[in-house]
Parts: sequence; C-alpha cells; structure tokens
Amino acid sequence: MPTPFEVLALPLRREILDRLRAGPRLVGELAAELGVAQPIVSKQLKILRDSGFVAVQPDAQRRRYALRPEPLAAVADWLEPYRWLWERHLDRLGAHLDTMEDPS
Amino acid sequence: MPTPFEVLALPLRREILDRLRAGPRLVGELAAELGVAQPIVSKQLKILRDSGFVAVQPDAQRRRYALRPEPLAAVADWLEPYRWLWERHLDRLGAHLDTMEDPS
DNA sequence: CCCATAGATACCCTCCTCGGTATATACCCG
DNA sequence: CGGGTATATACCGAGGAGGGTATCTATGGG
Repeated sequence: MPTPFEVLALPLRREILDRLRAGPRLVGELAAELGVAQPIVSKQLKILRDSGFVAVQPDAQRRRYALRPEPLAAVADWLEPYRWLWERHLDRLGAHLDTMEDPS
Repeated sequence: MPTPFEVLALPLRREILDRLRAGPRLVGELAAELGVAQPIVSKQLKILRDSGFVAVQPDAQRRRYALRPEPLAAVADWLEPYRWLWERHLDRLGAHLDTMEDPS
C-alpha cells in the first residue's frame, strides 16, 4: 500500500480529490469532468480507495465515491513540525524552539 | 521541475527534510546519519534544491544545506481546503459551506 | 605541489508506474 | 432473458525514477 505522499504525487489523483471536495461523484461523472477515459479513472480510484483517501457507496451498477479524511490528515500532521518555517511569528517560533529535538 | 508532491513522494527525501529541521547539515553528515551512500544523498539534494525545498551555502569544499519554506507552504496551502474534513467543528464546517464551490 | 577530503556528476540497470485499449462483470429494464 | 449501461480488471508498452558504483572537480593542508 502506497504512502499518502506517493498517492498525492500524481496530478490526476489530486484532481479527483479536488472534484470530490464539492461532493460525492460517480465514476462516469469524474471521467467526464476530467476529460479522462473511464478505466483510467477507475484505476486511480482503486489506488485512492486502497490508501483510504476515498470511500465507495455502491448503488446498483453505480459507484458513488466520497472523500475520507485520514490520509489527508496524516499529511497535515507530517507538515505540522515545519509550519514555523513560513509562519515566522515570534510566538510560534518560540514554541518551535521549545519542542525542537533531533528526530531519531 | 517536479511538483512539491512528487518530491515528497520519496521517503528518503522526506527523511532528509526531517533531519534538516534540526538545523543545517553537510552532505556527509546527512549520508552518515541516514546510512546512505553519499552520491545518493547528493542526487536527492539536487532534486530538493531544484524544487526549492533546500538552499546551499558553500564553505570551501563543504556544502551546508538548509530548509526553505516555499514548497512546504505550497503543500500546506493545497491541504487547506480539505481541513474541514477532519476538523469537523460546526463553525469550521459552516465556514466551509460558505466558501464551497465547484473547482473549475 | 601533491595528496586527501568533500561533493557532484555520469553511467548503468532494474523496476514500477502510467496511460491506452480491450475485455470482463454486474445490474437494470423492457 | 437479452441488450444496454456502469464500472472493474487484464494486459501491454513506453518512459522515468531510483539505487549502485565509478569517476570527475574543487579546495585546503602538509
């Protein structure tokens, strides 16, 4: 199973997630909106599914895909210790210096 | 030039960034800490350099690498519209519903 | 000066990913 | 049931990325 970072590396997968932000979508809807062949969307959705980015709700032959938070939250968590880099307010920097230690 | 997401996809590159959080490092120091051959570290540092994640400060034959904020901030910005997914407080959700629109 | 040290670059080889196309599967409807 | 629709899967081929090793370049020290 790929890491969330590897999953987000492909632009098409990020675009699928962007679309799903506006609400759940069927495979065919995504393919049409993105101008991509359906099997390609299905393949990437499988990767997004396996890595927890999306969930499926079957409805007869239709599959409705929706966002799931966990992997995105994991990426946000990884980013957190870097925040002080661009949020250079002194209070945050001070908090950073308090918690800084050599990552093992 | 690869996107920040593609750069972060490789675990070794993320580990390099993690080390640099504790302060600037020489190439050899990174190689030793990570248990990786020096040319491999150099190659990944070049990618991190070209994509703006790190900056170099030459010192004779030494090269001191340090973190740079921009690409990490860009990833954080991309994540921002997803935050409501896992921070499900009603006020944030309300703010989300106010700004939600179909991404073109 | 010459050697040692630090780092970058070049080259090779393998493996995996991605898109494309064809085909299979599931399900509804008439 | 038969055809059509919606989606998944299989297979292929090309390209690129990553690690390994050898070598080049630059610089300081004896």
